[in-house]
Amino acid sequence: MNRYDINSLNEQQKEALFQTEGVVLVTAGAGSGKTRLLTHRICYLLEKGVSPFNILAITFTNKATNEMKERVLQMCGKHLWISTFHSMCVRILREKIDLLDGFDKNFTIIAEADRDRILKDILKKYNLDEDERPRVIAHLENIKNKGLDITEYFCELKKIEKNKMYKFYEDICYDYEEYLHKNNALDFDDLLNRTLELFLTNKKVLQEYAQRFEYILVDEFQDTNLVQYKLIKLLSSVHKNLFVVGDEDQCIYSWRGANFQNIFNLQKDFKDVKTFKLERNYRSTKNILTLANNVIQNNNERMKKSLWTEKDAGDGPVVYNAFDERDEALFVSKTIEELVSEGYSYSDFAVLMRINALSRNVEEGLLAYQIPYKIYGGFKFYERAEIKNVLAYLSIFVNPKDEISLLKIINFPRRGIGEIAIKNLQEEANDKQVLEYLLSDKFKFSKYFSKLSKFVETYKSLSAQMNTLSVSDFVSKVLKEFGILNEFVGRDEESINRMGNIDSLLLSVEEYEKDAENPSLGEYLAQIMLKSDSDEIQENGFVSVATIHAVKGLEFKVVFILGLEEGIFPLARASFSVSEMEEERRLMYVAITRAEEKIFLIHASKRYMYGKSNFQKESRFLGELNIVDKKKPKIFGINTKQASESENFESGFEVGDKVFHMRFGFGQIVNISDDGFVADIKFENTGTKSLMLNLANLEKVEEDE
DNA sequence: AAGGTTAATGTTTAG
DNA sequence: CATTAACCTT
Repeated sequence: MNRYDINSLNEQQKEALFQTEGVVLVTAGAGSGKTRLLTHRICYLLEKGVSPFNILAITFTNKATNEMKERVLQMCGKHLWISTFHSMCVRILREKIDLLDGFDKNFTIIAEADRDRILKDILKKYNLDEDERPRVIAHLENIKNKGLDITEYFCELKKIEKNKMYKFYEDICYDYEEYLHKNNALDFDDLLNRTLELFLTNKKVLQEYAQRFEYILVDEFQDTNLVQYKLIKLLSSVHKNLFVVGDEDQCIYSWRGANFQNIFNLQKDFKDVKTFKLERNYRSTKNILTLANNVIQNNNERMKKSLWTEKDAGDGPVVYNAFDERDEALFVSKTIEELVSEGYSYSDFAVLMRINALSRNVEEGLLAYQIPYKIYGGFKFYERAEIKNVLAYLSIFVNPKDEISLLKIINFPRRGIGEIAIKNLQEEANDKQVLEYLLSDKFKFSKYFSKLSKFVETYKSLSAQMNTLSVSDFVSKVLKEFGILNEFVGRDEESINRMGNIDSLLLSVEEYEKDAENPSLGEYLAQIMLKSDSDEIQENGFVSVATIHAVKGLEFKVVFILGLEEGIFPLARASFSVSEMEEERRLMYVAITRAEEKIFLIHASKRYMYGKSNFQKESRFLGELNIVDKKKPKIFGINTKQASESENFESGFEVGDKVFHMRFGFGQIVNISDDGFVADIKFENTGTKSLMLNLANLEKVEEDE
C-alpha cells in the first residue's frame, strides 16, 4: 500500500509529479490521493538525486506531519524536514531569534489562556471593562494573521470609522507586545510573525534558508493565512520550486485567518504557474460523492470541479430523524453495534458534529452500550491544571524571564503568597523581572524572604544541575523537590486522575528524549505546546467522536453526522453572512467526504441544550443533498413506531428475572418502567444499565439450582 | 489567603 | 445543564 510505485498514480497525478520545476498548483478534491501524490513526489525528487536536506514539506496538522514522515521513511528510507508551519518556525527561531532585539532562543510559547490573562491585566490598567477583551483579541488576531503593523492597522480603521476606543485598543496591543517581549515569550501567531520579521530584517538568514530549500511542498494550501503565504513566498524566492496542493472547497479555517484566495494570489504573484486538477476520488462510493457534489455546488466562491469515482454506487445515505438527543445517541450506538457484529471495527467509525457541546450525549449512549470511543477536539494536553503548573515550573528554568509562568506557580504549592504579595514583589523588583529579583541578594531583606527562601534555594540548586541531568531526570527532580507531587497524592478519584496526568507527562518526556537528536528541556517545552489531542485521532479499537474540524484529512468507513439542524449546523450566526454560510457548507462537504462506505445523517426534532429544550428545524444542508432514494433506517433509537404510539410493551420480562446480554453479560432486572419499555438491569460485572426491552437482545436465564 | 457560595453565560478551534 | 468567574466569608 505504501510502496513507492509511480505507476500506481493516475495520469493527472503523474503529470503533476513529473512537473518538478517551477511553481505548481494542484487543486485536489477530497480523497483524490494528494497525500499519495505528495509522498511520491518527495521520493521521486530524492530518486532524482535531490538531497533530503534540500527539501521542505509543510503540512497542516501534527498528525499529517507524522503520517507523512512515516510514509516517506517507509517508501524511500529517508528523513527530511516535514513539519507544520508552526513547528518549522519554532525550529528556525530556536536557531536565529537572537538576531531579533531582546529575544533569545529559550523563549516561551504561551497559550491562548495566557494571552487572555495578560490582556485582562492590561485592560484593568486602562480601567476598561472586561468585555472589551474579545474585541481587543479580534483586532490583535487580525493584525497578526495578516502580519500588519499595529499603528498602520488602526490608522486604516480610523479612516473608515470614527471610534474613540481605537486609541485604547492600539495602546493595549502595544502593551501586550511589550509584555511578551519583556518575558521573552511568543504566542502562537508570533511564531509565524517573528519568523517573517526575521526574514525581512535579516536578508542573510533568509538567504540561508531560501538557498537551502530547493524544493518546497505545501499541503492544505487553502488553509494558509497571509503570513504563512508570505513565508512560503520568501522561502521559495531563490529556487522557485514550489509545489502546493489545495482545495478551496475544504477551506474551513477562514475564521482564523485562513484565506483560500491565496490559491489565486499564487497565480498572480508567480508567473507561469502550472496547474493540475485532481477530481478522481479514491475514497468514497458514488452515492457519497453525489451528496458531496450536490451540497458544495450551492457555493459561489469556488472554481467548478466535480468529484467522480469508479467505485460502486454503494449504500445510499440514511437520514434519521431522531426524537431528541438521547434518541440520536441511541441510534448511533445501536447502529455501531449492529455494524460491528457484521464485521466492522470500532476504528472504522467517526461520529462527527459541528460543535463540541453535542459530544456529551453521544458519549452517554456509547458508554451505555460499552462501545469504546475517544473524544477529540476541545481539550489540549497542556491545558490541564496539573500539567500547566508543572510546565510552568519547567519553563522558569529554561526561560528565567518568563514571569507568566512564575506567577502561576509562586503560590503552588501554597506558600502564602497572594495577590497583594505578588503586587508588592513586582514593585520591589522594580524594573527587573520578579525571578531575577528573588535570586538577587537584595531579596534577603524583603518581608517575603522567609516565605520564599526555600523556593529560591531549590531553584538555585536545580538550576545548577539542569545541564548535567537528562531531561526526564530533571523533570522528576523538579516534581519531587518543589513538593509538587505531594499536592496530587490522594485516594479520591480526582487525585488518581491527576497522578495519571503527571504520569503521562513523564511518559511524554521520555518519549521525546528517545526520539530527539539533542534532547533539551527547552525544545521539549516548545514541542509540547504545539501538541494537541487530535494528534492521535483514529486510534485502533476506538470509535472517533470528534468535531468536523478535527477530522480534516482523515477517512472513515462509516460516518455519522449529528445535529443536522438549523442553528447548530449551520450555526445560527452564519445565517447573517453569505461567506460564513459558505464556510459552513464547506464544513458539511468535508464531513461527507470523510466517508468511504456508509453515511448516516441525523437530525433531532427536539434538543436539550444549555439547560433548555428546543424544537429544532432540520438543516438546510439536508435539503441541498438532494437525496432521491430516501433509505429508511434499519435501526431505530427510541423513536420506533411502538414507542411513539406510547402503547405499553409486553416484553415477557419481569422484575427479578435473571438475564444475559451479549456484551454486558449476566444480570438481573431490578426495575421495569410503567410502559414496559425500559428495564434497569444490574449486571454482574458492568454495573446497572437501562436498556430498551423491545430492542436489547436479552435472553432469559433459568436458574438451575 | 483559602474555601465555599452564588451568579452569569453559553460560535467552531490547529498550532 | 455545567462550567466558570466573581463574590463573600472566615
